[in-house]
Amino acid sequence: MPDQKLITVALADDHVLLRDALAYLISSFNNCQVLFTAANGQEVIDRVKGGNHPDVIIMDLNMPEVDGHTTTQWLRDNHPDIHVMMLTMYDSELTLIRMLQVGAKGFLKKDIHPDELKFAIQSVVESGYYYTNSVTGKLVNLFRNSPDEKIVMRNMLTDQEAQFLRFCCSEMTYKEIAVEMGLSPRSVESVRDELFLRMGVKSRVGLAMYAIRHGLATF
Amino acid sequence: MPDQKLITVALADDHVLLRDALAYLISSFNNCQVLFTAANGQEVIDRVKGGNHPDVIIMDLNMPEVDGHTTTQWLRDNHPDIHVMMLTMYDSELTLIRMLQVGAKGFLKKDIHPDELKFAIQSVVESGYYYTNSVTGKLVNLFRNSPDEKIVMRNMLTDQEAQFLRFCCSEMTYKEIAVEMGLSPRSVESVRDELFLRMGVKSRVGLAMYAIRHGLATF
DNA sequence: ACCACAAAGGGTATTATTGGGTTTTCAATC
DNA sequence: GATTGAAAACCCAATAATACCCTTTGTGGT
Repeated sequence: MPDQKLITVALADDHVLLRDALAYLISSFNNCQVLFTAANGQEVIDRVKGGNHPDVIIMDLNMPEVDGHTTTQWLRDNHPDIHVMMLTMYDSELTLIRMLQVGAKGFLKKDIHPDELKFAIQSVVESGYYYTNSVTGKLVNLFRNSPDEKIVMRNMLTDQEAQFLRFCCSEMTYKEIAVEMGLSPRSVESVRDELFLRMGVKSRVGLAMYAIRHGLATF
Repeated sequence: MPDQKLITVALADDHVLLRDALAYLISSFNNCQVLFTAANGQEVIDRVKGGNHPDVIIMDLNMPEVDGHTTTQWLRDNHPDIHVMMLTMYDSELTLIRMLQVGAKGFLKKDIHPDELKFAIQSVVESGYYYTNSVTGKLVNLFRNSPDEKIVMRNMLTDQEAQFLRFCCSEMTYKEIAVEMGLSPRSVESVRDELFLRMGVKSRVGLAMYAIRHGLATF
């Protein structure tokens, strides 16, 4: 089969070495071409605005300046025909749901085999999505284990909660966080208590670590 | 110049995709051959014990099970002829000094260009070390800025302090940490106060973030 | 033996964090 | 209009964490 349609791919990751190594790997796939690479979300947005229009963008979740979550949201709103695949270290339910909400079409854990990467790129172009059994399994479990839908909600974060978790990774006191969030100190503590319950932790350090582990805060 | 001596390289990183992409990249260098790859420090140690003896090991600092620091220490004590190059996200003075102490022969920030990787591998085999200007600059600055040697010490961690910083990333109280470390609660607070000063932070969350940022704790 | 110095431990006061029970507000729904 | 539920806010009490000043202990150097 000579000359199938060439798939154009863009890469976004803040580490040049890994980005270039990945680009080199992807270029070796016979049906893929790397259109551009970027160090953060802002660069992606600028490139796309400038007319570069890849079929697929493979994007790290943790990036400086503008992170993968925000960038994916922007792409969904402005260029929904570009397929975004998230590259993540951890594939927790929380990360999964947050990325699905902003329109990610696929997930790649950083510990997959290169062959799977090739298949994933093809799959997302042909069928519009790519979810591993592991991802599907997690989603299925979410619903299977919940007679009511509250268990599902347990794995979602409001924007407020996500913002609070980012503040938890700073040295601000809860009072200062309250000012920053426009809430009373006591309300902030309510948000905190709710998260203690849902995340199964009992201290602020626990919340901070949770945020780091799930890519909610840059560190 | 046909057929210079082939350099054997080993790779250790817990993310298969990045590890394999790097291996593929390194294999493309005409004078390098990838001997084996490993997902963590224990695998490296097992492989070397089993007779695999690469010229160079490129190793991530953050790995599960046995981390890059410990593995480098073991290699220095048991196979000092194997050159270890650390692959790090952050190149703080602290990380630098800790790795020098256990015998790392070179540092690679994850945002270097692939060409520099090739040069680094050759350099560490030929001259026994590879330090970028950035690394050398940091070390020079350490000494230049210090009339006495206390400023240098400020950038070093005792094993006790490193251990304490790891505990800071858990949900243990200081009392519990004290028991675990075999110190009185008050002594633990002294260790903490000392680190507050040196690291320029003022809360436990600040210490935890510091530990994460510098690869002292796995998360 | 003496000194210098750093680690370990101590006392006390203040602030931050955590836990539990309670109330208000407001929008959605019936 | 009444009811329900969730988010926001409040109070109080207890524990954990932070700040400051100080003493003991041990170690290495002279």
